[in-house]
Amino acid sequence: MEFQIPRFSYDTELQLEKGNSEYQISQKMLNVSSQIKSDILNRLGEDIYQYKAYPEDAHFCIVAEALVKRHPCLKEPGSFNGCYGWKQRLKYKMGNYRTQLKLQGCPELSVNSLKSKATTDAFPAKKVKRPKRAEANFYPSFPVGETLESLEKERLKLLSEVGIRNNERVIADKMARRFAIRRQEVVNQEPSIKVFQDRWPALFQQNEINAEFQRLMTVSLEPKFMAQLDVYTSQLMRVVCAKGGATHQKTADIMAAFDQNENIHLWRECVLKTLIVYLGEDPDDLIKEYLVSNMHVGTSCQRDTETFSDTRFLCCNNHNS
DNA sequence: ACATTGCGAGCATTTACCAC
DNA sequence: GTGGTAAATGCTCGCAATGT
Repeated sequence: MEFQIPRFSYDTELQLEKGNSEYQISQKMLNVSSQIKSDILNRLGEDIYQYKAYPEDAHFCIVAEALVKRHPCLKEPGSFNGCYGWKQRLKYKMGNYRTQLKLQGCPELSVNSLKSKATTDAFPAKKVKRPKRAEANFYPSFPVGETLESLEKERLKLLSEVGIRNNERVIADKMARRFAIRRQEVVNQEPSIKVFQDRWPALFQQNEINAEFQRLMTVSLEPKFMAQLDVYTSQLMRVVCAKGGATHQKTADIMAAFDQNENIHLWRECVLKTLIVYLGEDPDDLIKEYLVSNMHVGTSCQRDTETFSDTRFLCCNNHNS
């Protein structure tokens, strides 16, 4: 992975260009004025923030390495990799930049200020709220013109929309508009699924689970999951089959039931079930299986035209996460 | 405006211990 | 010896305050 170094201000670029050509001739490092340093750190800090508010050490390394690669005159001959100093500066810069943004009311940062934390959690490194892996829209701001009160009012209205027939479109629109308040609720209060289900029943419909995942991760949940499952099927089966004892017998039974079938849905179900058995869990706890006679019409992977089962993932109601 | 420090949380790794 | 778990340890992290 390589970080794209942005263009700096005109005068910085001029000096860097000059420094680079001198470096090529004499390997001489550019004497970096505080103005240039400031410009470089500012631009890089902003660009890093586009990816992450809380980058890891390795991320700073990647950026620092890209910087000295792009501008060799910034190389630090004293350090083991030529850019350790830049990595440290970027770390400081990012910390100070977060403070700055927080003071300007950036929600995803002010949520971690000591004042915003509960008194029992008022320590800098305690319960820092930051995106989990691949969460792109972890703590969005409210839509322009909306407040906590207005969105809460809308949430209550949404409750009455859920029971109405053929109302998916309306619900989808409203759920999308209330994404920010829902996220803040999840992050701030960490509610149990039961509580959250009571407050946001529409979210637990299949299409809304997919939509929410798309909003949060910018990835299509089901297609992506199924595609990856297909990619790893043979490897997974090898691992599962290698296990002995009672698990072997159970997984062999599941395999036998589907062995003759070419329906891709059944295959996927089979793989997931054997995997769950392999991990020592009960497949019935996660997967509900049912026969449907008229589903997936027109999907490319349908092979069996009579009856086929589909595997649906259901959120367990009584688990906290 | 950048750099440093202090503090305690929390994660990962190592070590110690126990039951089988 | 193996597998599992608990305790100990070392290290990194982030905010806030402070230094330069």
